[in-house]
Amino acid sequence: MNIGEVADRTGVPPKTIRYYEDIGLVTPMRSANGYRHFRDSDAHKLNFLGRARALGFTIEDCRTLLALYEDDSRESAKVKQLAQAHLDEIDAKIAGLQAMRATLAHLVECCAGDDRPDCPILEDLGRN
Amino acid sequence: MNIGEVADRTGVPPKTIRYYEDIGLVTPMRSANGYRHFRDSDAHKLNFLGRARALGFTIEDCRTLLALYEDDSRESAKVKQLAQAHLDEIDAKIAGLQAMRATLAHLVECCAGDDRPDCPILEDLGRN
DNA sequence: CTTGACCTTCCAGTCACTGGAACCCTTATT
DNA sequence: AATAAGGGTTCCAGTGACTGGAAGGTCAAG
Repeated sequence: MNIGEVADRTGVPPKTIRYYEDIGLVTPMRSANGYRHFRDSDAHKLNFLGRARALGFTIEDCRTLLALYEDDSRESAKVKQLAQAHLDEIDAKIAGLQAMRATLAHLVECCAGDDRPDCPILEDLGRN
Repeated sequence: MNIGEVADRTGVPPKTIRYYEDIGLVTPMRSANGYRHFRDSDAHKLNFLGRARALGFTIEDCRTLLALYEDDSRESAKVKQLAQAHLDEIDAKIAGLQAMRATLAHLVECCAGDDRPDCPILEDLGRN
């Protein structure tokens, strides 16, 4: 199939697919007219990549995961380790955002939000 | 004061301060030797910027906030609106990360993580 | 007079795409 | 046969907010 169809099937946009080819994540064949020709296995890979990216894995993680996926003699421990590390990162990110959220939510609550200039948000930001 | 001292005082790294000058967020004076010379008001601005960035505001938001901060006749409603919009974005980001986290945590739990190749994580990613 | 700690500018790289220009291929319709 | 629409191709540039590094100028201390 052509790039448009595989994009529709996998949900990965054509631009992104071309980019993935550039960086060696997929290597579709070429038709006589120069169009990329995707086999089912390519579409499957792209689907895998789309899902891994949706879980927030970096491209390099995806590369590793894909290699493990295609390695029949892999140890699941390696996959788990990668996923656990990523999970820890997500947790750290969530914690950071929740701290931000708490501070900001408090400030927003304190601000009258009317036509007067007094504003605890700006006061806090300007505090030394 | 010089860039190093203001960096120490505000916690904003020298590189970042130069970048902020590039994009017009601060405009320090120059000493005879070409060194940037920061007044207290510059340090105060950088402090403000550092705090706003730490709350996750974009640079453009920071520009707006700084303008409001220095406008004595501002309406606090504008500040509150900006902050509320940002808060909503943070909430959306947290929700997205928590969804990721839930899926990933489940997969990690299901994976034995031993020397065998069977791996529910990869199975899920490879699922159509 | 030299060492080391500052400071300067400028260029390139990060991450994972995304937009756009300029052009080619295929199919259907006039 | 010409044309228009809707694919596809390549290549270049831009995103956000820095960050690293090279090559070089300045200053105070020993």
